[in-house]
Amino acid sequence: MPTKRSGDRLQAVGPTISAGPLWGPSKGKWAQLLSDDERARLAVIASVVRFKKGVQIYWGDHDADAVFIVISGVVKAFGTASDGTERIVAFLFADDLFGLSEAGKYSNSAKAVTSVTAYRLPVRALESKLPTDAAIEFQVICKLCNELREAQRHAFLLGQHQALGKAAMFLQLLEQHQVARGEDGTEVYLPMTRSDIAAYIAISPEAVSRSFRALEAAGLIRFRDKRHVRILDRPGFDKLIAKGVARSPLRR
Amino acid sequence: MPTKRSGDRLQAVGPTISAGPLWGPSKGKWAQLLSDDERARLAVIASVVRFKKGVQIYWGDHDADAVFIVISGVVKAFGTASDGTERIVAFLFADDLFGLSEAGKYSNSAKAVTSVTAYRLPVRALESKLPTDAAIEFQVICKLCNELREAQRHAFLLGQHQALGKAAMFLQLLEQHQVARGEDGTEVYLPMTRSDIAAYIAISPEAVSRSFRALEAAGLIRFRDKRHVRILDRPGFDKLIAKGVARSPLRR
DNA sequence: CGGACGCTTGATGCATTTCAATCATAGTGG
DNA sequence: CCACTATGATTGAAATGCATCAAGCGTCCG
Repeated sequence: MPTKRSGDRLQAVGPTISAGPLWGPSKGKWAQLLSDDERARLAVIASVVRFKKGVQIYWGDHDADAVFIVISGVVKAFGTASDGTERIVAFLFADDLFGLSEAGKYSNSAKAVTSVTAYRLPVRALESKLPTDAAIEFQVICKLCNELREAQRHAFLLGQHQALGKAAMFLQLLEQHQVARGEDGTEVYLPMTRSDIAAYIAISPEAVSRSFRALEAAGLIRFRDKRHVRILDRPGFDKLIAKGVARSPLRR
Repeated sequence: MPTKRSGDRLQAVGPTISAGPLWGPSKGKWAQLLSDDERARLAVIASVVRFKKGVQIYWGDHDADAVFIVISGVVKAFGTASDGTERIVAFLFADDLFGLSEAGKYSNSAKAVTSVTAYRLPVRALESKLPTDAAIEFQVICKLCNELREAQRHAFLLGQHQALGKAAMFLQLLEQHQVARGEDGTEVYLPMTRSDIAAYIAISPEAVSRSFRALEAAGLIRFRDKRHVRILDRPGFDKLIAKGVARSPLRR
């Protein structure tokens, strides 16, 4: 099944993953890691799947029979607390890898935040192909390092105690993510709901609302609509994050 | 320089890394991933380094010229908040990999929590050797997946709002870590200070003290000394974590 | 047009941070 | 070997920011 992305990437057939360089100097943007040839080799075992918004893609602790690579849309990986609450451990965007398993079982659950298109790579095929392809393996290592750093940044955000600081850092995170992929840097796009944001930064949805409003009232940001923010006062914004990172809400 | 671990592993020369299986069934314990042959190949470019307790191993944003593999001791990877506070994103134990870089710079800082022995692998050597060795690469992928899951578990812990629940989950995490490596399962060992624990689970050191004390008062755990805990009431302990995972401290 | 869902806003209680002081521990030098 | 000191650990008391509950509002989709 010949799969093509719409628009600017018609010639790119087969999975793509992207990440910042591990060792070389950064050119600001992330690079596409796989060559046409490597993509083609992966395309042999990949199929394209679609998920409607809100649909669950896999369940934690269930048999992990495939790994996924996002083509378009946004996915959330989450664990479920005992009271049924979702706790989001990662958002996955285009060219991101997800569906990690442990001992053959998915280690978390995943849902489509928006409509999602993705490549599906059966584990059985990977098991045999991957260990023989050093070139692709190396790119996977780069990608995993990237996701590991992302997870650590998330943990760092969660260390923050002020709701305001968490919200601001979240916007910063999303913005960096978007400029790294060469998207429009003037405005930050929020594909997920306030509740998803809350579940990611570990505060209540109400606190998310209030924090965004407070940032807007302070003249630091400006919402064009519920899903698009612009950072108006960059120095003030950065300073707030710096100050907010302290554990103490107010130093007397 | 022929390096040998003391005691039970005299024959193991060269770096070792370990992780749970990705796809196969788990045997409970983690397996050592590298074969003798692969270890030997890595040993060619590796050197052994020692760090005294408390010494900083590398600084975030500085040139990343080497990756490390812990032989013995405990390392903490941390980011520094603007007020100088350390926020710990990971503890690294024997056979763990650390020193990840982004664009040639370390993405966090690292200090020795205890006295540490480690292999040092220069990036320059890895750059050329790694992409040509599919077997080792595959094991590195396994290890990275493992550390990624660990980071996600950490994020999940940080989502918890009750200090008591965080403390309990932290003990659980350490315990799982220790049984996975085949160490004594009857007692949990805490190699790090209370302040380090606080910086990892993002509460104040005082709250760590109070939480441990509360768990002890409830008869769930028992400290032999400041560094050794035994979990007395397993069902009660697990139930507390399950209940504590709810956002609300008490459901009315 | 209706209904569900997401978002916002307002008030109250409470857990945790913070500050401060004491206690324990380990490491050091006399 | 023991006093001494720096550091970590503990305990107590007060202040504050967030979770929670509740209700109103906007919006998207059926």
